[in-house]
Amino acid sequence: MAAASIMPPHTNPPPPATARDPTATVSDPQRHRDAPTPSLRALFLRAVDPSRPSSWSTAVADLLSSGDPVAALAAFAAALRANPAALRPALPPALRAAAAATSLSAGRQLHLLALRSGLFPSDAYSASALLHMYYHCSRPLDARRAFDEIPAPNPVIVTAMASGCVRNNLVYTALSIFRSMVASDSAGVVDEAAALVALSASARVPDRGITGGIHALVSKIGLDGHTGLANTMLDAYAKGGGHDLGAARKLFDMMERDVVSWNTMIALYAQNGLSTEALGLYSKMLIVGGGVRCNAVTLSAVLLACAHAGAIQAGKRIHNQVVRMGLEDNVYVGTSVVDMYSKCGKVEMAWKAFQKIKGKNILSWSAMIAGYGMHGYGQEALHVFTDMRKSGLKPNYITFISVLAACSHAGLLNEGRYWYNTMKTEFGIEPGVEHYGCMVDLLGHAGCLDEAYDLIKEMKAKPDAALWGALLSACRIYKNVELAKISAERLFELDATNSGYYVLLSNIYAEAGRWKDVERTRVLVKTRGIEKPPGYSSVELKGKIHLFYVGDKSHPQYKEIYAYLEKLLERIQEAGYVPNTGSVLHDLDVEERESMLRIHSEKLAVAFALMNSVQGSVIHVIKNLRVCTDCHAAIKIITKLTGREIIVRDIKRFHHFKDGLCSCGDYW
DNA sequence: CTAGGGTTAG
Repeated sequence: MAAASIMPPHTNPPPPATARDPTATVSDPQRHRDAPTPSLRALFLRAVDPSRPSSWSTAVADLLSSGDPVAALAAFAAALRANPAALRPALPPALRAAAAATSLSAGRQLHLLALRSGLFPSDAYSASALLHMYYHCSRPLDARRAFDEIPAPNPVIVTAMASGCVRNNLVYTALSIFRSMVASDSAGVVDEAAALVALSASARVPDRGITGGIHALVSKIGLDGHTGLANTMLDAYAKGGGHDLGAARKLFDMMERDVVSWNTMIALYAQNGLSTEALGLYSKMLIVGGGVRCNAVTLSAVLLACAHAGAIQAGKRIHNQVVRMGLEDNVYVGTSVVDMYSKCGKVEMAWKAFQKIKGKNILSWSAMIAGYGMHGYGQEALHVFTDMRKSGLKPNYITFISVLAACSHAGLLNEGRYWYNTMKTEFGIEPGVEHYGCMVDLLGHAGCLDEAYDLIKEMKAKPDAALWGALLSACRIYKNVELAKISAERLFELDATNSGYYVLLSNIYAEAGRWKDVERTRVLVKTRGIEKPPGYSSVELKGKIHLFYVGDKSHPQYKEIYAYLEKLLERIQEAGYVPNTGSVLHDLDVEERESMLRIHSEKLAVAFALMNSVQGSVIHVIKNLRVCTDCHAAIKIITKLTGREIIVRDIKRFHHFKDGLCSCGDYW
C-alpha cells in the first residue's frame, strides 16, 4: 500500500503551486477516503512554507488524524522531495501512518530510511514510532530486535513496548516489562500511561490479584484521581483474574466519575448477565449522575441488559429515550434496539427499529435474521438475508450461524442444506461447530439421523458437547437407542458436568424400557457428583424482574402462587393435560425429588404472571434452560383455558403459546 | 516543537 512512493530521500522540485485550491481544507468532510489526491491538494494548502520542515510534519500528522494514512504516507514522500530536512519531524508521523495502514512494506522502508539517516536508534521519537509500527503490523519479533538496538530506552519507548506486547497477546511479557519499570525505582518512570498499559494487560490475564497490585501502586505514587486510569481499572477488576465485579463497584462508588465510568460499569453488569444491576445503575446515573449525561454507548449497554432479562417494559422506556435523543438511525444503538425487541419477544417492533437504522452493518443484518429465526419465522429471516446480499454486504461466519439457526428453528430442511453448501462453495467459509450444530439439529429433527451422524464424522473441527447433545435429542425423538449410546459416549468424554445430557440419555433408555441402562446412567451421575445448573424463569411486572427457581419459596407471594397454581393444574387436567409422572428424571435428580413440590420454575412464573397481570395482556417468561416437555404441554392448555397469550423464551428460541398451540409446532 | 498510553457500544 502506497509503498513505492516513499523512497528515496533525494532532492526534487517542490510540489506544483497550481495544486492549491483555496476552498479546500484538510478536514473537509466531503473528501473521499479512498482518494488521496484531493487530500494532497489540501495538504499543499496547509503547507504554506515548504522551506519549513515542521509545517510538513504537521501536514503528515493532520492527514493521519483525519483518517487517511495512505495520503499521509504520500505527503511524507512529497515532503522529502520538497525539503530533505523534513525527514526528522515527519518520520514519526509517517511511521504511525504505516502502522495505521498496517503496511509492513512501507514501514520497513521507513525503518531503512531511519537507519541510513541515523535517526534510528539515536532519536527517541523515531524509535518509539518504529516499535509502534512493527507491533501494529503484528511483527513483535521485529519490534523486539529493534528495541535491542536502542542503547538507553526512555520510559516512553518502554511503554510502547509493553503496549505493543498487549496488542500482540504477549500479556505476561507486557506485565514483566511493567514490573521492570517499577523495579527501576526512578521517580516518574511509572506514569499514567505505563499504568494504563499494565491495567489493560491485567484485564486479559486469569491470575488473581494483579489488578489489585497495580491499584495499590497507582495510589502509592499518587496517580489516583485520574478518572481515565480508574475507568480502565474498573474493566481490569471485572475482566481480569477473579472477575471481581464487587471490587469494580467499590472503586466505582469512590472515584470521580465521567460518562465513560458509568458506561463501563453498566456494560460490565450487562455483559455478566446482571441485568437488574445494570438497569439500577442506569437509573442512578439519570438521578445522581452529577451532570453526566447518557449517550449512545450507555443506551446500547442498557439495551443489552434488557435483552438479556427480557425486560420489555424497561426496554421500551430505553427505546423512547433513544427516540428522544434522535439515535434511532445510529447503527450501534439501532442494532441494540433490534436485538432487545427480538429477545423480548417483539419481533415486529424489532423489524420497525431495523428499518430506521442508517448504514446497516453486518451485525445489524445478522441481528434481524437471528431475531426472526429465534421466533421460528424462517422465511422472513431468509428474506432479510436476501435483502442483505442485495445491499452489497457479504455474509460472514456469524451471518451464516443466524441463517442456519433460522432454518433449523423453522424446520426448513432444503433451505438449510442449500445454504450450508453455498456457504462453503460460494462464500468460502469453512463451517465451524456452530454451523454444524444447526445442521445436526435440522437434520436430526427431520429424522435424517444418519446424515446428521455422517456430518459430525466428516467435520474438520472437533465436535463439541452441544453437537453430540443435538444428535442425542434427535435420537430421543426418533427413539434411536443405538445412535444415542454412541452420542452419549462421545458426549461424556467431552462434557461430564452437564446433567441435562444424562437426564436426556436416561429418558431415552427409559422410553425403550432398558432399565439396566437407566440405572447405570443414574450411578454415573452419582459417582461423578454432577450438579444441575439451577433452572430459573423470570417475569417482568411493572418494570421489576421477578425470578423463580425450581420449587422456589423465596418469593413474598409464594403461598398465593402455589395455591393458584394448584387450582390451575387441576383445571388443565380436567381439560386433558396429563402430568408427566415419568419418575426417571426425578430419580436422577436428587435435589429436584427432595424439593417440596417439584414444580418447575416456568410454571411458577406463569402462575405469578397470570395472577398479577391485566387480563388480555401478553405474558412474557424467560427461562435460562430449555423449556421442559411437561411444562410445554401444560402451558399450551393454560392458554386455551385462560384465553391468554404466553410467550416463553428459552435458551434456544421463542415459544409463542396461543389457543392451545405453540409456534414451535412441538418441535424444539 | 514533534512522540508514547487507556476505557465504553456493535
